Amino acid sequence: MAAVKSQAGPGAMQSTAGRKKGGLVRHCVRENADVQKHQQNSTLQSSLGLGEEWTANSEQSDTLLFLQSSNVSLPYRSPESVEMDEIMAAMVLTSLSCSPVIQSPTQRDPLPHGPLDVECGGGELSDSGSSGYWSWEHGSVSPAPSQTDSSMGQLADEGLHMELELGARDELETRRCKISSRGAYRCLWPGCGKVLTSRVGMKRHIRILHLGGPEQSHREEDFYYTEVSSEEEEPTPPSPSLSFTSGPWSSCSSTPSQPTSREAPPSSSALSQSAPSSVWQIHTEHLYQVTHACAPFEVNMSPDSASSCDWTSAGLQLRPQISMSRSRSISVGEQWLQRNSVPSRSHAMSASPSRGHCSIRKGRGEAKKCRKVYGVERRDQWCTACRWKKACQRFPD
DNA sequence: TGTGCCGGGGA
DNA sequence: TCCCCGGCACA
Repeated sequence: MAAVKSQAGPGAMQSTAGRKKGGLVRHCVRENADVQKHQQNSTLQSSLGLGEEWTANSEQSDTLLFLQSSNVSLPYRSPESVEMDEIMAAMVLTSLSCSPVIQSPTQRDPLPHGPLDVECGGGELSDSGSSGYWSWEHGSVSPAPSQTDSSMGQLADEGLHMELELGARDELETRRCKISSRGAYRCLWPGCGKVLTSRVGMKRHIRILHLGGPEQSHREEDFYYTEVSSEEEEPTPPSPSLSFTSGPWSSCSSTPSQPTSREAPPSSSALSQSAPSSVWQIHTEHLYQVTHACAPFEVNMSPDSASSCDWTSAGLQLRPQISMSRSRSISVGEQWLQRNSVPSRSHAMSASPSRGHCSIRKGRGEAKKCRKVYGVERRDQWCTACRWKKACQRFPD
């Protein structure tokens, strides 16, 4: 914590970058070494070692002193080689621009051997490995720039997450290192979108530019960047952070969408989207109302007609209306239809109540009756039934 | 509107 | 029971 503050001072940008770069390598290596140590020895000792290192780092403001102090914390490394490496790293990186983007592998090539047989876990710092620490491209960059990162990120990490399992963290860091070796990091800060090739650089960028300065590191920056790699979309350790980062932004971006569906249903689009169901509902309601309110429509209202929108009745015109007034309007319309289209029948029904209950008048046959055959003038020639206005017996159907 | 026919009513 | 007719349904 304190180390982060002291290192990230206003004038310590470049040196900090250098430290980070160099440190990232060593971080991974050392950390893996620590893992092995944990496996071999006790975890307690390792933790104590880290704590000592951080304490020392926190008290150092000079890069060299920092590196030296860092060396102290690496009992398993050859102090000379480590010192040389870090000094060189500090020099190279100090000479470089602040922007990690500029850091091209060619600049690290001068030290490119040791493709790191010393994988993150392999690690014990062989001499060749010391030069390999700076190999950025070589696959096992995992041991790469994390020395300082360890002193910074790890400081914060350990400071905040002492209780985290070391193994899990190692895995995460390893994956980060691997990713950082190939991909880029894009700042997710609203309106920024800056892309850096270094995770450390990105973190620093976020911390300084967005989080209000180095004082607010606390690994918050992890939440504000994401890897942009050509090959992977590997869910980085910050998968939670990614989800979190995507949260605010996605919430911002999705704000128009979700509310659109949630808050703006009355909009035309929402209405149109919901039109089918509404139409169906209207149909259903209309059918229900027709079924219950108007018998004449019931005959015509088949589901097919409803689905095909073959609405010829006044009810169709009432569809767009609101449901509350809809039923009422439909009933009114159908009442109107009843009044206008079925008056005679209703009148007939009411006029002859006695006949309605049992008489099923058969359809009029095609056969001519006495009336037609003989005509009204010759009524005397009709059959008795015809004369009596009964069913014709002479020309029955 | 014309026709067929049912049902009611009167003689 | 016969006859007549009002009235409705249907084309």
